[in-house]
Amino acid sequence: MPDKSFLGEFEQMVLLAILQRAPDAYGPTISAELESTAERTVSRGALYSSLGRLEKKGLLRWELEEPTAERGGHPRRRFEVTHAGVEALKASRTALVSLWAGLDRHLGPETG
Amino acid sequence: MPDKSFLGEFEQMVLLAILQRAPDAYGPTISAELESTAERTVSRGALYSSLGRLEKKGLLRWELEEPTAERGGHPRRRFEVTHAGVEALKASRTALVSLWAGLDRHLGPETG
DNA sequence: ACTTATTGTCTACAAAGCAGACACACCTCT
DNA sequence: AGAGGTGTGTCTGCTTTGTAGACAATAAGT
Repeated sequence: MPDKSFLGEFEQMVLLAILQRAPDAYGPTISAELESTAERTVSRGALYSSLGRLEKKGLLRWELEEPTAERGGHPRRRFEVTHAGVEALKASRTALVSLWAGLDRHLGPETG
Repeated sequence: MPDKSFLGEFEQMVLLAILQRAPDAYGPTISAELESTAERTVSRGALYSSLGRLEKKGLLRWELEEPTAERGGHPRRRFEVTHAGVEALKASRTALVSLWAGLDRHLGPETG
């Protein structure tokens, strides 16, 4: 097996946040998920550029919602992780879990 | 808590590989660990530049070994993760574990 | 001596991460 | 109906990470 390019650290979290919020994954909710769950500040620039790259790689897709016009009035983009995205996520997790194995002495139990 | 800068994806794996191989963590063994456990190809350039950055951030330290002169004849650098490095690793793991929570339906059980 | 093996350094570039300014449509207020 | 406010998303430009591959130095084997 040659090597499939790995997900960046932030890319991985973005994909995970989409899965967590599905089917309500829009820019702002993804951002909120990251800030609450991962305790990480996210600027719009950082988020959307990552989202763009992920789409280009086929790991996510999105569709424009009806112009519900209820919040800003703007149609929102609903994001969704593709099958390839889920596979990439699995590969990353597998690698990390293997590397963590046996290190509880240093890292403590899972809940950190 | 403001936000501490996160570890890059590769940086995290390098640190973990050092912990796994300790106290025999030298360039080549770290590389081997990454290739076998994470199934990831590593070039020397990639590895050493990451190692250098990690040192600059205080997440690892190293010492030159006695010129044992047995393998290339060159003294080797033995790497060690610092306390700050371990803390960074814990923070990354905690964030990821929280984000994975409840997604078994998509990602399958831990062993991938 | 010349070749090969082992470890590490250097240079130069590509990809990912990031902040903040900008745009725009709708809403509310007056 | 014009002014200001709010909730999306876009764009530009820069910094940090990730990557490959050529190069250097030293010792061993021939």
